[in-house]
Amino acid sequence: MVKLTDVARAAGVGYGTASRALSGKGPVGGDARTRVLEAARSLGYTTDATARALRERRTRSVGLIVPDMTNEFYTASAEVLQEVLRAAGHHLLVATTGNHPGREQEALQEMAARRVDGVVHVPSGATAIQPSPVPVVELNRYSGRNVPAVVSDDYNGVKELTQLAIDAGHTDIAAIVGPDAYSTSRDRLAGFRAAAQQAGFDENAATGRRLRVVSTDFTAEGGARAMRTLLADPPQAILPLSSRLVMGVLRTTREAGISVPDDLALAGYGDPDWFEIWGSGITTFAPPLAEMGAQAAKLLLDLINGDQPAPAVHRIPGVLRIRGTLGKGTPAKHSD
Amino acid sequence: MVKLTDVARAAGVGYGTASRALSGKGPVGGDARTRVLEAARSLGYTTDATARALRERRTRSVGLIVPDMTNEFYTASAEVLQEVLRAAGHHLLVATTGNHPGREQEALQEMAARRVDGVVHVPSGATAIQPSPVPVVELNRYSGRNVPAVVSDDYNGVKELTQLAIDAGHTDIAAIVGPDAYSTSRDRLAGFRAAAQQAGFDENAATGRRLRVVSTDFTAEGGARAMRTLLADPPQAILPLSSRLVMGVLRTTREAGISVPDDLALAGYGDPDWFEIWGSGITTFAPPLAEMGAQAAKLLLDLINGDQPAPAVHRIPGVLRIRGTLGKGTPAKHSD
DNA sequence: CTGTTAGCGCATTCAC
DNA sequence: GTGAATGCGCTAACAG
Repeated sequence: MVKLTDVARAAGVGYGTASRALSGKGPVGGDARTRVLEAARSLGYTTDATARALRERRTRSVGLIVPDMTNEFYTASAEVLQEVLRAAGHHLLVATTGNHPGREQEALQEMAARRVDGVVHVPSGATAIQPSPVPVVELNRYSGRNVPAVVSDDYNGVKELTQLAIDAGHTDIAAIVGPDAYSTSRDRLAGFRAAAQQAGFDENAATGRRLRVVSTDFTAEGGARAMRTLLADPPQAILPLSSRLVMGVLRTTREAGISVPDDLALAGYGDPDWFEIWGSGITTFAPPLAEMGAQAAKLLLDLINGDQPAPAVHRIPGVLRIRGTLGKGTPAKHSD
Repeated sequence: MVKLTDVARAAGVGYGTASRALSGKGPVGGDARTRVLEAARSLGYTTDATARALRERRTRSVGLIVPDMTNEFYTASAEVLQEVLRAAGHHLLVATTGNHPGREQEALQEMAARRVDGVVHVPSGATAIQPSPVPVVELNRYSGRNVPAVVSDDYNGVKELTQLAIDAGHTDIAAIVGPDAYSTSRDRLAGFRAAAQQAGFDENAATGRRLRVVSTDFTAEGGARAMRTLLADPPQAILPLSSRLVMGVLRTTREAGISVPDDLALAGYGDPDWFEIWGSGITTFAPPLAEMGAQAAKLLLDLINGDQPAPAVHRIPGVLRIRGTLGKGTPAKHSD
C-alpha cells in the first residue's frame, strides 16, 4: 500500500508539504502542489482512513441501527439517508437488531468503539438504553430518551384514514396494531381512537357504532393471527396498521375465502409497491419515508457539526392514498 | 474517552500487561488479569477500533456494495450476510451505487481507503472495474472478473419455470428480461430459450409454437412499458423475469383491464411476500437469497483468512413456487 | 512557504 | 510473567 512518504519522495517534497497539498489545507507553493498531486495520482495513492481517523479523532462514518434490512419501512428511509450522508462525505456502518434490546445495546457500543461520528437509530422500545457518547438521532420510532427523533405523523395520518373508513359508511371497525412498547403502535392507535370516538364509535359496543382494537406482533404472522380471531365476529372494516399486518390480514382472508372489499373493507398503513396493484388497490396512509430519512440525516449532520437542536420529536406528515379496498362508499377525494 | 493507560493505572499494572489481559493474547498472571478486567469494566473501557485497526492492519469490517437498499432481491441476501459476518466479528460498511458504474468504482475505492478486510459486491455489469487490493466476492451477479461469485442458478430455474408454462398448454409465450449487461439477464434468458426451443418453440414464428423476448430496464416502469408494447399482439403467457418486472407487467394489465390468469397467464421470478397473496398467487421461481448471502459471507471469510478458493461462479439452486397465475392447465406439482 | 517533529491509542517485540 | 519502547500512517503545530 503506497503511503504519504512515498508520494512525498516521488514529488521531491517534504512529508508535511505532501499532506497539505493533498488535503488542500495549509499553504503550499503552486508548483509543489501540482507535483504532489501528480505523484499521488500516478502512484495510486489514497489516504489511509484508519490512520486519518486516529489522528483526526473522527471517522467520517455514521452508524445505522435498524431492526432488519428487509423491511421497506426502514430501507426506504435508509436509502435517502445514505444518499444525504454520502454527499456530506460520511459513510454508513449498518447493524441490525431484530428488535432485540440486547443486540441493540451491543450495536450501540460497537458503533461507539468504532468511533462513528454519529448514529441513526430505530429504537426497539422504551427500554433503558445507556446514553451514548456519540450524537444520536432516532428514526421512525422514538424511545423517550432525550434525543431528537424524526417520525411520521401517524396520529393525524391514521386519524384521517379512519375518518375515511367512517365516511365510507362502515359502522363496525376494527384496528390491528403492534406492541404497545413501540411509539408507532401508540401513535397510530391514538389516531384511530380519536377519529372513531369523535364519530360516536364505542369500544366493544354490542350494537351501534362499534370499534375494536387487537394488539399483536408487527409481523405478517401476527396480522394473520389477529384476523383469524376477528373472524369469529367479523367487523365491516379492518385497519391493519402496518404493511406487514396488511400482509397477514390478506393471507387470512384469502384462506377463509373472504373477499376484500366485497365482504370486508380494508384500509392499511404504509405503501409498498404492491399496494397499488393488489385487487382494486389498497387504500392506505403512506408515511413520508424518504423525507424522514433526509431529515434524520440533516439533523445528525447538524449534531455532528456541534449544533445543539432541542431534542424533540419531529413529526412529518404523510399522505392518504385512496384506492379501492374501502368499498363503494369511498369518496373520490378526501384529503388535499 | 477512557483508554488503555487509564485502565493500566487503575489496575496497578503496566501498559502492555493491560493490553495482553484484555486481548487474551500473551501471558498474564491470573491475578493481574482479573484486576485489569475489573478495572476495564468499572471504567467502561472499550478498545478504540481506529487505533487498533491502524496497528493491526485490519479493521474487522467488510464492505457491501449494492445497487440500492430498497430491493428485496439484495436485502434478503444482505440480511443473512450481515448475520454471518457479525458472528465472525466483522461489521458492515454499506454503499449503494444505483447501478451506476462510476459510483461503483468510487465505492470500491472508498472501501479500500477505509481498509475494509473484504468486499461483497453486486456488480453493475461487465464494465472494466479496477482490480481491488482487498478480497472481493461477487453476489447475485458476476462481472466476469477473476473473483469468486455466488449467484442463483437462474438458468435451470427459469428453464423449469418455462417448462411449467409449456406444460400448462400455452403455445405463445413471451419473456421480459433486463439489460444484457447483467449476468442475471443473460442466464435467465438462456434458461427460457433452452426450454422453449427444446419444446419446438420458434423465435418470432408467425404461427405454431411461438416464443418472444423483450428486453428492457430491470424496473417496474421498464416492465410496464414492455408489456404495453406486447399488447399490440398479446401472448398467451408472459414471463417477466424479475420481481420488479412482474410489478410493472401487473400495472399495465390492470390499466388495460386484462385479467391474469384468465386473459393472460403469467409466471414470474423472485418471491417477495406479496406474490403469495396477489390474485390466485403468482407462480414463480424463487432464488435462494438467504443461502446466497450466507455462502458469500463464508467465501469472503475464507478469502480473508488467506485461503485461495478457485475463482468460480457458485450457482445455488432455487425452488419453483407453483401457484395460480399460470392458469388451469398447471400441474399440481412439477419440481421435486 | 516548507521540512521536521510529536503524538493520536494500540499491539507487539524486546529486555528484564 | 512483566514493563518499556517502537511504530502503524497520518495531521497539525512548530521552527526555519
